Amino acid sequence: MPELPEVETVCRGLAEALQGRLLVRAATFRADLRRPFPPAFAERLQGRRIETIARRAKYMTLYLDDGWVWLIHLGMSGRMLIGPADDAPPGKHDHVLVETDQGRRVTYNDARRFGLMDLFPAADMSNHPLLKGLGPEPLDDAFTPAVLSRALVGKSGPIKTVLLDQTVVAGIGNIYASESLFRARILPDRPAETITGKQSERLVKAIKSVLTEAIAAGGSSLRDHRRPNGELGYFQHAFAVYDREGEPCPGCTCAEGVRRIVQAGRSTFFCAKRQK
DNA sequence: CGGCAAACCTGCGAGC
DNA sequence: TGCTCGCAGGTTTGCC
Repeated sequence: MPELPEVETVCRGLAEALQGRLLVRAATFRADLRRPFPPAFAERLQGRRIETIARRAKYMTLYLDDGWVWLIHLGMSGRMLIGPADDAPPGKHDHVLVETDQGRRVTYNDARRFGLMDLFPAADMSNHPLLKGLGPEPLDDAFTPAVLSRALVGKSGPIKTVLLDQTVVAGIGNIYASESLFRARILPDRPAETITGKQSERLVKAIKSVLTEAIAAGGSSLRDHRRPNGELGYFQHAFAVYDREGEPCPGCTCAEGVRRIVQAGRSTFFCAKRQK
């Protein structure tokens, strides 16, 4: 499901229900997601207080009062849903739940089970195998045109595919890669190493503005994304090209409209006239 | 090392 | 109605 804006939205929703709260109950309903839960996972969550909640790339990091971190990745279809801690049985694809000292329940539901969870000491964060290779946060001031240009040197693959590489910049997925390139007027199949300094500047600006606007809209709700309170995001209404094959592209008079191609097995949407 | 297809898993909509 | 096919917001693995 979720790219950076959706994960950020989920984080903010979770903070409301979980930050500062004691977990009076924790349970799992199967042994694994994309990979097995760490040993004694639920037992180690139960009785802990959640101090703060943060995001790194598409990962959520929940800091516990014993110095450990609960790491969550939503995969393609993961959702976190907040409800009352009643006696309702777990629904289909509900895999994890926690209940707080305020009588609220947070349920992790994930039909495709591409998500994952882990538990590790906060001190080990910078060495965590899933986190240590990640590139810069796109919304950080440290993500600059110079940093992007440097990362593209020697990369002959298409710029769209390179934007999905989490070691280049962390958090962009299939939707926002197409949207950012449209906004920066760069063709998705341009070899990354041919992107000029000027284009790199436009691209960084486009990435930051698209992600910022998407966060403000609560992310994009296509199939699976829900905010933890059940509300939908609405940035999907603002897509210029994503999933709009054949439709006229905004601010453009080309006859063809939005085109779709497949790159590295994933759909890319763009305008052949506006993007160069 | 780079690049790409396949794999992981389920659901849904389109087309017949 | 019901079946099959293709596609889905991510990441890892294995093969050239």
